[in-house]
Amino acid sequence: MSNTPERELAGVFAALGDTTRLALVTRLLAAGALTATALSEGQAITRQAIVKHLQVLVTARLVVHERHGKEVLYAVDPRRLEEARAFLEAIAEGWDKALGRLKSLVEAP
Amino acid sequence: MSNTPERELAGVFAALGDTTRLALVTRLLAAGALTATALSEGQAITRQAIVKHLQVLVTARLVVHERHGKEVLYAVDPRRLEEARAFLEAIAEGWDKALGRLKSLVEAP
DNA sequence: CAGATGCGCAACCAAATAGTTGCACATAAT
DNA sequence: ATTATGTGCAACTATTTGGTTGCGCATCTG
Repeated sequence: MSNTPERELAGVFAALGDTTRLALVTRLLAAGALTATALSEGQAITRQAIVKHLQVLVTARLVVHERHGKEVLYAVDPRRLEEARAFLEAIAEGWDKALGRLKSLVEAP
Repeated sequence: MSNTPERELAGVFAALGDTTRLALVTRLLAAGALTATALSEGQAITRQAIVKHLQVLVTARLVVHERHGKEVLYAVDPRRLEEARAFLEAIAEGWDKALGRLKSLVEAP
């Protein structure tokens, strides 16, 4: 229950489980490396809030940050995303059975 | 930013973003429909805690519950899982580009 | 050098989460 | 009818989370 892979995986999902963070990840994937200030530009929330979200993503190792002169650039590390995808892929084999059970919930064991 | 699909997707990820809930989902996928009492048996936390987690999963529509006599059975609805998988699959096309940018973060724009 | 720009830290706040305990109610089983 | 089992509801607590504001420090740019 304290198995590290499970815990880490849950961490990745938790990091993705917020609309702001999900948007940040997709934006960073599309546009490449950006600074927190650039990411907060034209956004409803503060730069500080964005920074906090980015820190959450960094802690989950979904995002990498690197200082470059005056600025700090954030970029997505796709390997964690791949892990999440692989997990869903792995448990996908039980899905058809689960779908069958959905309808036959009526016939109790 | 209030786009419902994004919000719903984040809800699915958030529901998976907890070790207890992730374990519940995998257990339910493997074993089929189970009651909250059965799920809490031999577990460290209370049945009530399990019920709360199941309610979170139900709210995210990852799990379906149906009363059957005295018991209430919970089962995974794999369609939400499939949506999450499809999302990761969809943004996966940007991953190789992102991987390239990881190393070349040194050369700032 | 002086000013503008970007970042980091800290205090603070409201709301949500994860968990507990206690008890009442409904449905089976004897 | 009585007991046992499974569920539901409520109150309460501690921690986390998402967000704010304010300010100081570092780093470019004119």
